[in-house]
Amino acid sequence: MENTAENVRAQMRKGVLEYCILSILNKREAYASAIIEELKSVGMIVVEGTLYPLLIRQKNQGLLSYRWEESTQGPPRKYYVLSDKGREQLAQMDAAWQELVDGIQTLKQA
Amino acid sequence: MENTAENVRAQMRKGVLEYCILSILNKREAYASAIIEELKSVGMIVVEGTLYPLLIRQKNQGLLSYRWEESTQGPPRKYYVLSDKGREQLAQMDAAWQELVDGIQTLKQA
DNA sequence: TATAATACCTTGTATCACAAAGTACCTAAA
DNA sequence: TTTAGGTACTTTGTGATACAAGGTATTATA
Repeated sequence: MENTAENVRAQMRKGVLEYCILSILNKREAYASAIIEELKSVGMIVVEGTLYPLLIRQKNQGLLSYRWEESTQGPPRKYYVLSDKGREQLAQMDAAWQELVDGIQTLKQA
Repeated sequence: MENTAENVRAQMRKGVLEYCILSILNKREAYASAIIEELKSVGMIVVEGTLYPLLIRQKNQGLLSYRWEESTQGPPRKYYVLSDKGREQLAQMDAAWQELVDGIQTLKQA
């Protein structure tokens, strides 16, 4: 599982979702349902069965950690937090995303 | 195999490549190797084994047609041409792409 | 003590893209 | 004329992403 700039760009084609998760958690810690709500609010439909495995994957890669927190309205929540490694990954993905956007814009001109 | 605006956006998450192919063929007809070269020129590495099945898929969906053309430098080439249906699909994908770009920008603010 | 709501998790499936290998055509050199 | 090399198109097997659907567990309320 490499992590070159080229690999990041390859990952970008699939897995825009992974980029979105890191971007959300870069602003504030959050639990799964809140993440889904925020994604929906910008037009990205995501379901639980997609998000949970993704969060677990990112946690196993050391990009995230989590802590349990009691809720006043139901069962405890798993709040995810971006790690230093996650912030590095996010920086790489920011660059890759910008390159993709620029690349497509270039394609459409000419 | 539906084709709602929502479905287009879902497709966008994977399959940015499909969007790129239609965008290239919207400018001019082209054969596979030329398409690969143009994609490489904007930083998107694509290999034959990815592109050929994709072109066949799009042709089977009626988005493209092709014609054979003799080459002075080797075997004949399959030149792909965007169909009316392909142009419609491209217009939908243009909108979906813009929404995705806007959505991510919104995510990163706030 | 049921019931509903919230939250987390798992399994099976379809699709995308890649790696690797194969087929076919054309040209030029031996 | 046969061989080698380049160009172009195709197929097969694999890994990863996301979805659909269903399941488990906790909490509050009727």
